[in-house]
Amino acid sequence: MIESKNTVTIKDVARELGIHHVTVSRALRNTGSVKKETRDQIKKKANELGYKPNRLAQNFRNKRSNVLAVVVPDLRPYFFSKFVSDFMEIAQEAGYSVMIFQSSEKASVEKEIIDSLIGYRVAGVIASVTKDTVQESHFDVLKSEGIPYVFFDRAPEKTEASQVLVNNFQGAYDAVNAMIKSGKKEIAYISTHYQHKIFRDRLEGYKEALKDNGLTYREELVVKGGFFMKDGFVQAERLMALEKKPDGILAVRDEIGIGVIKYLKKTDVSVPEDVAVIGFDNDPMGVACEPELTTVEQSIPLMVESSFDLLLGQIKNAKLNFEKKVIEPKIIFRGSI
Amino acid sequence: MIESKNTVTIKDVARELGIHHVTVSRALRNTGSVKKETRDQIKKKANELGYKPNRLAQNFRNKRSNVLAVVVPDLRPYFFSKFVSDFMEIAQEAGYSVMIFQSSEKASVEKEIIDSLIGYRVAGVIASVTKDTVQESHFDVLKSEGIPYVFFDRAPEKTEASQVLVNNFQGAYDAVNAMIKSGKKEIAYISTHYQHKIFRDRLEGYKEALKDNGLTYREELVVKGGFFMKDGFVQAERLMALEKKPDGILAVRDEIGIGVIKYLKKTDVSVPEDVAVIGFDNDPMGVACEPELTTVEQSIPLMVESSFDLLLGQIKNAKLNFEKKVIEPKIIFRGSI
DNA sequence: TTGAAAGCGCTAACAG
DNA sequence: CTGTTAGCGCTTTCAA
Repeated sequence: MIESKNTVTIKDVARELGIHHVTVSRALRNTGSVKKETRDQIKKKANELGYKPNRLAQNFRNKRSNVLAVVVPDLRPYFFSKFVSDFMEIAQEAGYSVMIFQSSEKASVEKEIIDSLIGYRVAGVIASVTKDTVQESHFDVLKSEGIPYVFFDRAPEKTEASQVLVNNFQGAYDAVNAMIKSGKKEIAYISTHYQHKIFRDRLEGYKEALKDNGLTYREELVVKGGFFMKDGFVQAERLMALEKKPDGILAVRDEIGIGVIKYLKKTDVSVPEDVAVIGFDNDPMGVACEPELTTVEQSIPLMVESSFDLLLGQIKNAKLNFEKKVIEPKIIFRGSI
Repeated sequence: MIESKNTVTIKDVARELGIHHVTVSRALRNTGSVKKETRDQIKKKANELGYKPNRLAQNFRNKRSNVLAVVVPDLRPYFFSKFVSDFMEIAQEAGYSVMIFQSSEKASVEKEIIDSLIGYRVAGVIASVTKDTVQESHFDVLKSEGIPYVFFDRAPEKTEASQVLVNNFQGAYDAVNAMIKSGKKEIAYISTHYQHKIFRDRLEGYKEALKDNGLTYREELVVKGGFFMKDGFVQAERLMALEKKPDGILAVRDEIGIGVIKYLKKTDVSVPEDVAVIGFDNDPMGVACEPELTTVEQSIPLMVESSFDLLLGQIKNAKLNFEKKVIEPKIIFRGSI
């Protein structure tokens, strides 16, 4: 094991100045009362010696670290990498460090992560759960340790924790509605095989929009499977093989939507004239394809801000109260409808 | 501040069993000698009481945490989010936690991050530096604290630290060569405005390939600016306004390359017949566009593995020795050439 | 305003 | 194999 070398502690600073280390501690943290003169002197000397507070000792002593943990199913999809990136930025500004964990969509891994968080006495947790996290039970340990947590985007079905969600029902409803208004009558829906509520909500929105427009729901137009572009490709193939083909397709992810467009173009179906396509997420990838993909956007900056505020409120107020914030999605019209 | 509630410590476990807490410590860590019977008893009881080791105390006592820090300029580009995601996975498996930091391409932020890392006594650091980090000096504090670090993809120009780099010269060389072999004669090069060596190396590779094929280097074919799709779009516009237009374009990032393709298609220039395009990074976005973008891939799994191995070697061996690993890139041929 | 004392939870070193 | 002692660097509490 490597040993630290030049480690300067408050005692070193104190010794140099011929004062007590407690005074140094006070001065450096701007707490208690220290004569201005002494304080300045201490800060100068600390700087001079290259003193860096030992966070390990501080956190240990304070029984709590200044680390915020972010738990996501997967860091690679645009939605999560953008969320984490933005979240980190404001957390860093507020003086927190951020630890990131990936559950890889496995509830068991998620549980392990949460358990390990206890050990780190993190200040708070922001989580988006795995596709099949229904129970909140493995988050209970956090509650019993008094560690606040907030869910974003994907929350357990039954939870009393604070959460920042998107109105997925509305997003799908609006998207389908937009296609119908532009003259489409046979709208299909492509989902992932994931069971999470956000996808079920979108399905409900889809159904409701059909109903409100006097269109009948046809089961064969609802397909699911996969998460990526290639999956959109195969699902589109399936849909276009139907006797009564769709003239509009709503995909629960932009990547899937892009796969759909790729299939349609390959088979000389024109988008959006013959078939309109809408996705979810406002992934920049959507503007790479041709035509550019119309998408349901869930404002990430807004989600980041809301979840950070909720979390910080709980950390500061020391109460783990329930608060639910719903973000309204917005359709970004591009070329595919 | 919220206070922890049910915190179970080794002393609690010891008290319950009527033994000394040091024995509990030994048993739980499988060190020293403890009678098997006692050990089993301890583990059972610890589990029963829901004991979770206080990492804060452990790390403090050990003067070192089991946290690996990853510092990247920006988490959003595919290259970095994929690297971090993969890195995290193998680090977690090896029992390390990962803290991620973004320098936002600012050397000053990078310096702050490094300084704060000292406080956390992280076990090691993996970094890809900002576009204008030339000096390694702000990493010196790590060295003096005995914290090993490894650079990946982007390293300071002069460094004695271990690093995992891509042979960018070769990547550009091969890409240009491929275009020439397919009959192109006026190859342009679009770079970012970033000054980092990796981009200069690519430029050198570009020039060398021209030379080796007996083509003359024309300064007007080398343009730079921006980092994103829209930048590729405007640079392409600039290039196609030249008297003597290019018939092949190498972009230093896939996103830029996609912007180029979008411009060309918009102006009815066919790709790859009239103009071939190649990018860098193997960003999945490249398959969203039409035609799909040919790209220079730098194997991320290989880079992750190499840098993790280098870092772990240093952590384990307690020597901060210099080692440089170069990853050879590979061209992935798709439709744009 | 400053100092002295005590202890957070854990582990290394030594003793038994 | 198990217990005792001591201390990591810091901060809170109490006393001067």
